[in-house]
Amino acid sequence: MVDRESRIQKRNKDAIMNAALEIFSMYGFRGATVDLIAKACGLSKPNLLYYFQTKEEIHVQLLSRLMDTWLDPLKEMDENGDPFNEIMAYVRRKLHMSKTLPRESRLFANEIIQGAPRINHVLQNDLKTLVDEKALVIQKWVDKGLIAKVHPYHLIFSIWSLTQHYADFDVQVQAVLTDEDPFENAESYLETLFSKLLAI
Amino acid sequence: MVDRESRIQKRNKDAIMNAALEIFSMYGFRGATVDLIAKACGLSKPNLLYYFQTKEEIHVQLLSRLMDTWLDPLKEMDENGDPFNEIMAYVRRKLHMSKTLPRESRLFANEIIQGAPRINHVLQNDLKTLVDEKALVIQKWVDKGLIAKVHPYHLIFSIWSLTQHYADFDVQVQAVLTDEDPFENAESYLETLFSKLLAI
DNA sequence: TTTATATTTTACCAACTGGTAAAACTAAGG
DNA sequence: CCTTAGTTTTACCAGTTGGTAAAATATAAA
Repeated sequence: MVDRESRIQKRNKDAIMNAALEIFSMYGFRGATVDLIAKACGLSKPNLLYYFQTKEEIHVQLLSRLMDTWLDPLKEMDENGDPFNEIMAYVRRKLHMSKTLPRESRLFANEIIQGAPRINHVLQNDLKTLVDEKALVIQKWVDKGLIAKVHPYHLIFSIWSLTQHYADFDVQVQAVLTDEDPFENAESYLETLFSKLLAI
Repeated sequence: MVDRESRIQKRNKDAIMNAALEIFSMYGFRGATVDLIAKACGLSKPNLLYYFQTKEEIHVQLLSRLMDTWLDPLKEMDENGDPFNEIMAYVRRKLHMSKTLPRESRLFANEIIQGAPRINHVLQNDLKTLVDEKALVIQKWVDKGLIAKVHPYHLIFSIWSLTQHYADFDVQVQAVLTDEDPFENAESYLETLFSKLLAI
């Protein structure tokens, strides 16, 4: 055996990460307890702490894994593609993430709302760098007259808020839309919205 | 003295509510502690519990006071006004609330993200009733051809998400927009967005 | 099978949690 | 000034918290 982790280690670490995602996304860092996470994955608390030495270590690992997933959709936006298609494809990717990864969305939202004490540096470095870069791309598109004049940063904010809302505020959306599936109409609503916003 | 509360009671209850808003909006219900709230308003824990008997009672009072403030801007939307002006005025009121009451916005967001365990009934009754009513108004405007065809519920969701984002995700917005004031450009961005979306 | 290593359990701890009892203090009216 | 009601402090409690030590058990290589 090389220095890779064993089957047991992999199984348990995965189970812990999954349970931690469940609990942290539901209660936030301070509201989550190691015991709750342990119970959610069927381990005893000391057994869990054999794999991760502190509660904070679990949270940090979860968030740092998430950040890649979180930034990827924007990274894919291609300067050389068709501007409207690129932006709309980004919107769809983000909306799809809200639908398929709502816990991840809420984990992130919890962290940000509570002041991002554990990922502020990621926001100020990785995130800001990426957003600056893509805002520049959007600005170029605007300057070339390929899309309507919009504030690139606020365009990005609006994509984040409009898509993540369906995951983060799901309870509220469900309370209002008692029968219909939110995501189906959300997609066509957002398509209309961004078409009109970006049309020349 | 009648059965009204004394000066001391008023002063302390106000201070507690204010501190509780600060702490609950930062950490969520489970993450907040009575001791933190007590310290934030300069009282001892037992002294605080002389005014509010439980932690939950403070939270419930905070939220129930907030719900009125929260639903008011939508209530004001007038069926007989000019459709675009009415909607845009609602957007501005919501954006103004994000600017002036960010802690309230985050308190609400925390509660919703964590599954709204303490205000689910408000969402399903008061909120749903109000939204249904206003969605009908919007639908009438659409039917009369006064604004473009839009899904009334998703229009309302988009107003919520676009405006509350600036309060709830403030840390992220600030990390990206290091110098400019978010709210100034947000207002004109949202004005453009909704003008184009609703134009016939 | 033996042995070393990895994993799990048991028993525990100090700090913190929400909350209480009762004593001590303060303010205001008569 | 005295009384009474309102307010604050002190001392406390049982349950929970994150985390540890060490014994017990399972696994796998030799």
